Amino acid sequence: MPELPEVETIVRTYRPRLVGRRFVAFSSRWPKQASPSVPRLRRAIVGRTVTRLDRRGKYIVFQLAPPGFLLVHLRMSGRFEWAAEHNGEPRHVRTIWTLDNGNRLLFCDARKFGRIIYTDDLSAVIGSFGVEPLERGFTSARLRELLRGRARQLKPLLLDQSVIAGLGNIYTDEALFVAGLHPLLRADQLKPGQVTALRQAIRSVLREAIRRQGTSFDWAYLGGRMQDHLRVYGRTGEPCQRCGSAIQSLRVAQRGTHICPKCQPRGRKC
DNA sequence: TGGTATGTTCCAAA
DNA sequence: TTTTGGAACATACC
Repeated sequence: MPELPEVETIVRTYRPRLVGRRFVAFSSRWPKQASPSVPRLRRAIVGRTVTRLDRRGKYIVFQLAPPGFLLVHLRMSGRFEWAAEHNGEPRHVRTIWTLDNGNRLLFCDARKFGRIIYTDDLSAVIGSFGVEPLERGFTSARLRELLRGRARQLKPLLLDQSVIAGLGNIYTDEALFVAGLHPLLRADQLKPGQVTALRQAIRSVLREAIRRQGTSFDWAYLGGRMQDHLRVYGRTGEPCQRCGSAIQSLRVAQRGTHICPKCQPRGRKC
């Protein structure tokens, strides 16, 4: 589920019900997800109060008082749920936080790839992250700097969290389509106008996805409506909304990739 | 049955 | 040093 728009949606949804609450218990059914160990994480957070809930890249960041940070990364299939007294338990519950008002926050994760981290030093975990694409600092000049001297293929560069924090496979494909750029272009060969178009495309695609509360993806994430508005991702063989050509799929950096072959030429131009 | 999957990380090789 | 490809993590779905 989780790219920047989905994580942002989750943070906005859960913030009012978590900020101001104190953790009174923590338990895990899949200890490998917790770092450091489950007992150390429990000692670190129980008795502490959530003062802020924020997003950095694809991480959900709980700021605690006394000072400390609880970070959750959903990876492929993680999601939050509230425990309900009736209705039985959701599937794939891996971790449970009990709050001082009696509510229980569940971390469900079918594939067990998600990560839960306690740290005193936030920068130790996310210090190497790149620019937040929706913040002021993400200017065309900044993007030009990030691409300069990089012989790398454009798509894997955009997926690299140390370059730009928060883009994943869906929105990278969408942004490249909107910008009219082929995913295999060499990053340092974009012309200034193309860099500007790419920066604009990334921001508009992410903003639209947040407005639609993210992309629902079968059993892993529900609630968003962006899946009905994707331009290329998952639309192999369907007509391009701009030119009518059939959307093609290819592999780039071991990731499924979707393009309009006419609107995203490999050569120059478009 | 086999191929695919919204993510990250480690390793080897070019 | 930079970049790329492959495997691993573990499970569900079609």
